[in-house]
Amino acid sequence: MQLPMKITTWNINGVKARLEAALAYLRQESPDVICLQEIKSVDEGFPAEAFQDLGYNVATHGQKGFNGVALLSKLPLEDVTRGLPGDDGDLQSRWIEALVPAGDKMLRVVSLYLPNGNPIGTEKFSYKLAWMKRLQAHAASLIADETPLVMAGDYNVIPEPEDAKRPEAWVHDALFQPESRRAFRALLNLGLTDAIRTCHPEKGVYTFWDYQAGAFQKNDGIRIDHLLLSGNAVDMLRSSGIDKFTRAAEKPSDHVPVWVELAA
DNA sequence: ATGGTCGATCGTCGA
Repeated sequence: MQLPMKITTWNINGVKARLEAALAYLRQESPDVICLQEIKSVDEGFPAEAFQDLGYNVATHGQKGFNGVALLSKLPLEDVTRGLPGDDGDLQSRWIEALVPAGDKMLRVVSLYLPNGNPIGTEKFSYKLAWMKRLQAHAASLIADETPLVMAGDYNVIPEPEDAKRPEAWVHDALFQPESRRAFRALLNLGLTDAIRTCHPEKGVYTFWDYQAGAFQKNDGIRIDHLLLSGNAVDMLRSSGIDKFTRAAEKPSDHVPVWVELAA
């Protein structure tokens, strides 16, 4: 494996609206792998060439208008799988996984976009919980496979009160419901580690700030973008971080990039 | 504060 290897996740909220911002970020930070969410594009509309020109292999799982995930990697992307197993009738594009050969090691990387689930009490919330149940089952099988796993993305879950500037404002939101938080803890209980929590246990660490009401200026944020690592991937964890500076740029996404550095 | 902001798409939904 390259020393170190950087894996980043970023909900870019529209690849067409964010193309220049994404290219600028990749030129500056040069992650080895980047997991994108909310590309809001069909596969044919994804500007793959612009990313290939920066040296990235591209794999997408898009849909028209909403959702959509992608993996970009300077190393090859092998055995690409699209769609979260467990419901053949689920047509929403929220999951892509691949194997990345990194030197003498193999790594499994996932880009996931967990359903938002609002408003609670509707089929959207039950879809979120059902999706998380499927996620738990599939994560267990990936862990059992013993290939080091980095499961990254927009989880749309605020795990704990300290993951919000104003937790009281989220009490009636799907992102902070007890059922959502319990399902997230069930993932950790499989043996997955929240890399940002581990490396940055302090308060005030957020990855999303709403566009409305000057949330970023007030640091009124939440931490909902996570990198969950299997035990054998945690053994390689060197550092992690949140690139908050992108939120202050022109035409920002409401989410910022979150990353881990791994080394053999 | 009874709005407020974005993106995809072109009236309105999703976040």
